Amino acid sequence: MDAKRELICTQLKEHGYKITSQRKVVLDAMLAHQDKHLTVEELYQIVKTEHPEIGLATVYRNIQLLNELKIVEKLNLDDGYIRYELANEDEVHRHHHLICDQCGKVIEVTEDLMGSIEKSFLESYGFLVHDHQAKFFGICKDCQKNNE
Amino acid sequence: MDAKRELICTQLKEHGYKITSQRKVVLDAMLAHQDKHLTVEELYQIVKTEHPEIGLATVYRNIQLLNELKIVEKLNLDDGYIRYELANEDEVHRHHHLICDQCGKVIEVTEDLMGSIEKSFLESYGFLVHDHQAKFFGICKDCQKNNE
DNA sequence: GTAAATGCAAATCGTTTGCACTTCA
DNA sequence: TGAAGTGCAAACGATTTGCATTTAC
Repeated sequence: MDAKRELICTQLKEHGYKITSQRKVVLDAMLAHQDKHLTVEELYQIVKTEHPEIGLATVYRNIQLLNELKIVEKLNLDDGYIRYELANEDEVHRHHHLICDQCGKVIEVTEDLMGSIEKSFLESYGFLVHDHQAKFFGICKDCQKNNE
Repeated sequence: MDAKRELICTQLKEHGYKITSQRKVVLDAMLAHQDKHLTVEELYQIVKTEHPEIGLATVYRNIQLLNELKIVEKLNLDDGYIRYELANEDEVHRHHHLICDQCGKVIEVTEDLMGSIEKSFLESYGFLVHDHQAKFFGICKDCQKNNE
């Protein structure tokens, strides 16, 4: 986790960006909530506890910067908010999300199961896939149980 | 196409909605642009040629109604607009989109290739998938050619 | 006749931007 | 020191809403 932090700071410096205290706090909040899909407002609330004078615009600017450098990824759950989550450098492609229609829970799927599909797109359409984003809607295990 | 129109009107009536001229014009515009992914603003421009006094709010209200009845589907290309396209009643699941990073072209993929993936989610996570949405980013055939 | 739908304008709300001030390098 | 970054408030822009009027059934 700390190594990751250092790595990202190096990455920022290499691109000519300064390491400000605000930038560090935003990054730390993302590192501390790896499993979450934070809206900017949520991120702002978290960050404010550590750095109360930070402005919302700064949070926006920094999360967008981290997104441009592919350190975080955008996620759209169609609820009117853009969400962000820490990118996993082990993954070439971003992972999938299983979204429960009943309780709204979001389950991460880290395996990339799209390989054969993407290969077929190259064959059928000549389209070379670089990345994908997939959401699966349905009912999670717990809700199935609760429904009997 | 006309049969489809009648079918949808019946569907609306069954749910207790009135068939207003504005509603018909919005529906007709969607039927006439089955292959497109229209923003509400685009839809408004189309609809105004036929029905100049229509209000933007009415277009919003009607496209949302059609979406609730699963007659049209939302599509998010992450460009700040919500887009809509006519649902295909033959498909259980919505189709996929191949989005070219270079020219922005959007290719429809109507085959559902996710069956085995969704089955594996049930096995691994106990998650029962009802629907999915997938976007694949990459380079289309034409752009590959142009790049040599 | 009456509940639903419309049109318009105002409100909402997530996000962006301009600018004077501050800070990292 | 000076360019990059910040904070604030104002601006923006897509979408929603309140309300008086109109319309489908």
